[in-house]
Amino acid sequence: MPAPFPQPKDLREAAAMQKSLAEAVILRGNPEFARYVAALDASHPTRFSRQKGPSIAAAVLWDKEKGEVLEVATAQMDEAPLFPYVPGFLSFREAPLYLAALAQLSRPPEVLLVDGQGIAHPRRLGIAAHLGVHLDLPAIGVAKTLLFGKPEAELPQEAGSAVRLMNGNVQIGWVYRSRTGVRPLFISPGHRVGMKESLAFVRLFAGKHRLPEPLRLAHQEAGARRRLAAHE
DNA sequence: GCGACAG
DNA sequence: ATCTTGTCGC
Repeated sequence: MPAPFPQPKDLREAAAMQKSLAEAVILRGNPEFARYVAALDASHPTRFSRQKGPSIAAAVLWDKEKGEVLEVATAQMDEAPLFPYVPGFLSFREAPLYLAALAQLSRPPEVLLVDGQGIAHPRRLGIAAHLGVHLDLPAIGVAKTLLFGKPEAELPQEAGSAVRLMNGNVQIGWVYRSRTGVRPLFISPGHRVGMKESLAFVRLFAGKHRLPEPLRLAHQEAGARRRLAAHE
């Protein structure tokens, strides 16, 4: 059976766990030739809506050679017992859902694309880094907004452009314009992937939409499944 | 004390 | 994260 995902009793312990696990992160490696990619995203009910249903995670298994979806798995949990959403501690809330979704896949992925930060995090352990270390898998964080760090320069408008995301004089990720005229994505290595390689990998998915296609599908699937579950 | 704050 | 249709623009 899969290894349990340790839960902290409070934020102090959570931060200590993050600092410890961050030391295990490996910032080198290139998943360029990996074939099986799993994209992870989650959808939650909120107090601002009447949707009192469960939280849902979706794992999209993507065949990078064929450029198509192989499989879509989902997992659900009641939102109430989940760790609360606190910026900087997202993994304690969503990783258990992701692990449950990944367990549904008929084959293990070779690399993870996670909706959230890799090491671009106050304690260098965003959800992609946390999951990568936990599963000992290459992982890359793809976030839609900034959590931590400062862009080194203004990001050009052209599709494909990128500038370094810095913590002082240390690079922690990239600000990346996947398409012209869209808001940037914040890319950072999670585990067993180099800094340059993390950006190169995400660039392989450049296309019609702001998000890499596997992540876009995971986002759609999680949202659709949650609204269905809430409807019954 | 003041802002910032993944999903 | 969620609530949400049409509408403007490439």
